[in-house]
Amino acid sequence: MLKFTLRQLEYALAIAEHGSLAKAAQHLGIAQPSLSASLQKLEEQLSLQLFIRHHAQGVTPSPQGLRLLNEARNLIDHGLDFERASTDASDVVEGDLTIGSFHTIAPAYAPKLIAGFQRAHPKSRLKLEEGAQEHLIDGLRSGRYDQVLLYKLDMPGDLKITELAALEPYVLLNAGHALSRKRKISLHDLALEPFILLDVLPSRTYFTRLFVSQGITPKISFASPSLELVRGLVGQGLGFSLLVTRPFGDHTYDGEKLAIRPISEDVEKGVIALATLHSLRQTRLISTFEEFCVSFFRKIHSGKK
Amino acid sequence: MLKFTLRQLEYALAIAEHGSLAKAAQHLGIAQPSLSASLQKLEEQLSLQLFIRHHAQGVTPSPQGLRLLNEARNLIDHGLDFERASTDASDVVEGDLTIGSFHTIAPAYAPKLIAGFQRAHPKSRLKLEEGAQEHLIDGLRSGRYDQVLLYKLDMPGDLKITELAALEPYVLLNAGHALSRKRKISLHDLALEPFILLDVLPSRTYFTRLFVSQGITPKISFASPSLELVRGLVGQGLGFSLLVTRPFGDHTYDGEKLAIRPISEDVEKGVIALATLHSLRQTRLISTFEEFCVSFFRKIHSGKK
DNA sequence: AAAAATAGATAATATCTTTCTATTGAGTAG
DNA sequence: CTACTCAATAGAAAGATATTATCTATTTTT
Repeated sequence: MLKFTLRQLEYALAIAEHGSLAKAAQHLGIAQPSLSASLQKLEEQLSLQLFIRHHAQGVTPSPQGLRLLNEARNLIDHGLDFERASTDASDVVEGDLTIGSFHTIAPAYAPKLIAGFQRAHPKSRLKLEEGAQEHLIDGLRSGRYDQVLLYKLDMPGDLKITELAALEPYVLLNAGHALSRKRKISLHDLALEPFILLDVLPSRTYFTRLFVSQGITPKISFASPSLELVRGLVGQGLGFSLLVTRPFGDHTYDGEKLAIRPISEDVEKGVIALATLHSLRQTRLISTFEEFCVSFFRKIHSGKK
Repeated sequence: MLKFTLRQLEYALAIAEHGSLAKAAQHLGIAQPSLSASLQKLEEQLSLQLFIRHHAQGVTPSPQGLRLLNEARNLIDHGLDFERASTDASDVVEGDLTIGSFHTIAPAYAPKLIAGFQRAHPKSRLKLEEGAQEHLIDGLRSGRYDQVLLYKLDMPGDLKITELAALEPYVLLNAGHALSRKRKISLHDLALEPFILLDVLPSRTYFTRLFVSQGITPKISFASPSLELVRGLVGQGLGFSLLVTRPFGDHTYDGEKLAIRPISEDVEKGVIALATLHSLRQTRLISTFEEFCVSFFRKIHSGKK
């Protein structure tokens, strides 16, 4: 346990600066005896005489005192830095922010989002990590992430959710598939087709739920956690898929052409949301980022619609 | 004025370390609610949430908290350094010591003294400055010097004096001077000779006092503040001098030979002393140096006698 | 599903620190 | 020698920090 307090050091520095307890006290806005007491206590705690008393002529630092006062000045400056850092962390749009993003959301939105935010708030430093839903939520709870970007599905109660966009799920087909000639595709038309499932939580439950809501049990032929692999399999004509995220372009990694068709039924949308902990107090940076995300998705959405 | 205290930071660090208020409190030897209060207050003062509370499962630092806690650790370490520096300054034979020395004493004793002390206490750093008596005493009072080496003459009451050596004054003559054939020289024999006075305080008053004590008024032919100039003038046969300090060798800078003779009368000796301020508390380093000086001069004296 | 255990927050109270005003005392300056 | 300056002391009031006992939310065990 440290013996002295920062306040004592501040007082001692003021005394050194003014060369007099009385003047220093006036300057500090406290009474002279308070300063006298504080100094005596500090000297006792450090068992070291910091000042030489000249009766009726103020005080001057002793040689040892002079050395210590230099150190003290450093320490106080360090403390001021600390304080600055703390207010920055709370009040200013400046500082570090660590965002977690769901795998399939990250590549589609995060780059523009981050670039835009950095441009608007140059003093902020954003860090992005991808992860599975579970990982993101645990990360919030353990303090790894300030905020996470995910699909609003099965949200635990301790998360504070801000909805950003409601995306229509769509049917993904090989461009040559018979159904691709239709403008819209009914889920009932897909009931007997082989379904290539994007197998990550919570997408998996979401897509199966879409079928279940129509009383259909789909025929799952493949299941992969990789979006690009799913697209590749569809591209090879091995079946159709249901997806929400829309990567730019309609070709697979291996060059096959794909067809994207809306679902004719009115189904539950895929809601992208920004989540924080309810129990975590918002800082200025956090709420600024949240507002930024909201307007960012509003713009994109209206443009895409 | 800084908003937080070092204690609060120490507490926060302990909480982070243990991941639990209860454990940290136990470790710190305080009650758990005290810690809870301390942390809440700190968070309020920094207006920033440092920890995420997990019911029944302790706490983890928030992302912002983590950043601040790192800074806090630095600050506390800095504080520990400071504390170490302060105890070193008071309790250990280590640290800086600034010594003032009277002009004519410095070159004769200081080099050996300093070298010997450094050898005995390698962690100490001695600094030496030369100066006139007045300068030295002012220097003590203003905190410029920890201790000064001077002649004990007209000592003000606020100095604490430690006598180191009582040196016999001697007569300095040109080697060819008629009086140099005597083994001892009486001050009365010098009454009519031209006196070349070492004109610095307090030497000046001391030497004139020697004559006055014998009822003699000397014939001062030259007065110079430089010891070597006085020796040079004596070497040129322009008169005699009285001195206390004995530089090694009996030649002047310009090669003339000198003769050194004791005074036959029983006169007041020149007392070399180490002085500090009464009002300045002794540190370990200071008293160690004092003891070292005492034994150093005792050795030299017995050897020279 | 109910009971026990864990862990932080709150309330009421006690103690220790800090600060205040008023006064004293040591030392300097005219 | 008297008046002035400035630090130290004494005692009272306010503020900060501690304590114990109790409460609430959540997890773990049975």
